[in-house]
Amino acid sequence: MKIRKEFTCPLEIVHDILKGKWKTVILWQIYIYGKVSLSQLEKDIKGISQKMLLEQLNELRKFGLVDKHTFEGYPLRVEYFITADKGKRIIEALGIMQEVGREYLMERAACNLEKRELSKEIED
Amino acid sequence: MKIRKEFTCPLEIVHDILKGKWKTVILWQIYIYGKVSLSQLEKDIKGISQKMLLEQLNELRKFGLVDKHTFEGYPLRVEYFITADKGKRIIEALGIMQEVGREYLMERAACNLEKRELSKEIED
DNA sequence: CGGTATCCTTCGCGATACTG
DNA sequence: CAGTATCGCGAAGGATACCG
Repeated sequence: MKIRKEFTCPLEIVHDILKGKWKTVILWQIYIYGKVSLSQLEKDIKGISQKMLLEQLNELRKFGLVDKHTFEGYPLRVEYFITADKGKRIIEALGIMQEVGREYLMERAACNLEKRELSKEIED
Repeated sequence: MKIRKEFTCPLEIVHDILKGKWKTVILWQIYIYGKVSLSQLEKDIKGISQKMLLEQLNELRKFGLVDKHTFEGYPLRVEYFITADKGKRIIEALGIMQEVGREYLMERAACNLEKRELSKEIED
């Protein structure tokens, strides 16, 4: 994961942390559950591999956006959760993105022309 | 620019649009100015090339987050601006990221230990 | 000043196999 | 169930040159 060393505004630090393909979805799914196991996240997040999931979770923990509880004994059990301070703030931003994303989908559903255009954009 | 076709939640659409290295900074800088020329953005955004700037601006326009006015005659002049609908919504989310980024920097400044740790993270 | 085209490198991430 | 290691490809993005 690469974070630029020279930046124009502080938001770039946060963006460099979140810019990968999976971190935002992972954060959002953990937020929805409150507390959630690794295997549950793997089931819910379409297309993710266990390796990517774990890798991204560790980076999110490193930056203090996510933490986990590990329970002793077998079967093994962990619970991932959003941190109260940094994590929750980011969730606010993701909430807005979620809403804007919803609107995109509504427009696609409402208008086939736009749907075709978005498809074209996705192809590009 | 690749946008995944299967997604878990709508926020992923927005994230796939913004995930590149430059779009969030570009949006924020345009927002700060209100209206701004290409050359001004190129001056302000540290490390960006004209090619990348233009490429990203065009994608942002395609998705309706940014638009531009082109003025006739010489010298050539354009003004880029955030769209009133979709663009402004995204700016809200970026505003939160900007604040969280600020806090990161404050903590770094306040505590050398954390500063060293963030540097280590940046190296990774 | 604003914009396009080409070439080349790097690193994100997917596939796969293995461990406690 | 939870977690680690390796390897290869393709897309993102940097450098550079050129046009209206």
